[in-house]
Amino acid sequence: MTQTDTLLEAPPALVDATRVAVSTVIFTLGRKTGDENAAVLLPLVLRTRDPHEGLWALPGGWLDALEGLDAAASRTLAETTGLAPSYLEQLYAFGDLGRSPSRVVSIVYWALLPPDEVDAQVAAHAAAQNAPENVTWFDAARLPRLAFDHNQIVEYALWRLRNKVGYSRIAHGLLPEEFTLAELREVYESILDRRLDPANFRRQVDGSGNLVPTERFRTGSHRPARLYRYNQDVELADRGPLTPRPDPSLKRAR
Amino acid sequence: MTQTDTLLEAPPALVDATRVAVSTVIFTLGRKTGDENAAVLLPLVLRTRDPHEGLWALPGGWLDALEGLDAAASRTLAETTGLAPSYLEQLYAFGDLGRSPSRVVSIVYWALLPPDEVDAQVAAHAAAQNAPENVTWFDAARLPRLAFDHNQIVEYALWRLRNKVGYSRIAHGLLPEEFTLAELREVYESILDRRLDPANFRRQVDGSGNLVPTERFRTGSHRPARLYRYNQDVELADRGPLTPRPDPSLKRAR
DNA sequence: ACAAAAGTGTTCGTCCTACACCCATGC
DNA sequence: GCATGGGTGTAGGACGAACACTTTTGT
Repeated sequence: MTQTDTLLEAPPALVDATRVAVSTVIFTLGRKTGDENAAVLLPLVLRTRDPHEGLWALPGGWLDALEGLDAAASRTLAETTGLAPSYLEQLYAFGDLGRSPSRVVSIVYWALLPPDEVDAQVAAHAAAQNAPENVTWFDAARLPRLAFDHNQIVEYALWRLRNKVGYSRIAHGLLPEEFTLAELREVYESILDRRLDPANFRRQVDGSGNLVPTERFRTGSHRPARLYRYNQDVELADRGPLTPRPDPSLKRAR
Repeated sequence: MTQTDTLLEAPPALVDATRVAVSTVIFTLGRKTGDENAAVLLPLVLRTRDPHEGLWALPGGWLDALEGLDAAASRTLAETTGLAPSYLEQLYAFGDLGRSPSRVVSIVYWALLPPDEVDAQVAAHAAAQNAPENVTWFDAARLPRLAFDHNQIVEYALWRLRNKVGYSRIAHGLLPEEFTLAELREVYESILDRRLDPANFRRQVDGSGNLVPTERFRTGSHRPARLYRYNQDVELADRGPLTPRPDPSLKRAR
């Protein structure tokens, strides 16, 4: 308790200077250079202030006194990147002492957004002349050194994403309303970073009752592929007793 | 934003009065009345102050400015209950607006402690005349109305426990160093609340290479059962990139 | 001897995997 | 026609569920 005694002489504002921040790791899928395989991408914000100025950091901000944690994640994500995710879930609370010059507890969320929604939202902001500044998309597997402990945070978010894709339906959070099985499979392959047998993949996903076949087909260079849509009755992920109350800021209520 | 306007007239200290608390749901196994089946138990602390005075609440306290979150969980758990868990993991950060009269963000942990350690630690405090006050053990399935949103928190912790017991080895966090397969099975049966086939259970657990058979046997009313110990090489649970650095306050480093 | 728990063996169905094969389209 | 991805069929292995059966102790 000696450390506490020392600090008790400081003004109360300093003793209580533990601030709460909210950040979000938001993933999408895309192709960086050329037509190779799709990769997991995430947006980062260039820091323009003192702690770690010039480094890239996760989008986020301070928790407002009058908003819940989920709302704070949505708000700060929108303010810094202009994005509204299709799926949002709390990841972890980081509060080690050395992670920031001042004492900051960060409630970190992770989120998903399908590539077509990314394009649409970015285009909307560009048209409205309020495009966010200093935001760049990075390949999640090839990140530079980030501010604070954000490298570790992204690693953990990727681990959760890879785990959760195996036992839930969150892959649909990275797809548009209608999609082919090949597109769905590509989501899995990008996240898990390995090839999947198309035949077995087909049986697995449409045998589990989450997919509703449509009568429309995606025509392309070869035999047209049937378009599927997501069964709205089932949740993207089972969160147990933590049933997320519907958040109007989420773009698509599936 | 009318609420904001009202509050903006208050002194800044009140606006910024978001405090960070740490609480822990710590489970053990035991028999409440008679020799029925073992049940999941957890200790609660009787509130003696204004918010929800007279109700039972999770052990916890305020985050100190000079400690990490894990350390705060260990400290507040020890201060309120005198317990040092065998397994400790962050559960979730709760920060809704209505959950407390003042604005509180609670970082909640969940923990395990084997019954023999509970007895030993309680006995040690009784002998040292520093037994914690107002602590009572409850059957997790039959809780009264708790303070704040702690009922929901316990439900979520139980859900995590039940999930995690299926794909990790955390059941060992509720067992002493050496145990029989029947005792291990009882842990699973208590948590999952259903009977398991002894024959199949045996094959599953000792086929997975986590158990080391000893040459000692537990003698009892019938044929002696071989004692096993836990293979120290494998972690209790895979936490991915969040490898918990060894916490000296954890009682047993397995 | 008998009851009861410890421990083994066997069968059956389900699911995953690998891979052969047919189908439909653009060129 | 032929290349290519869409889509179906099928055999083999792994694994869990169910349950009969043997072993070993206390009473």
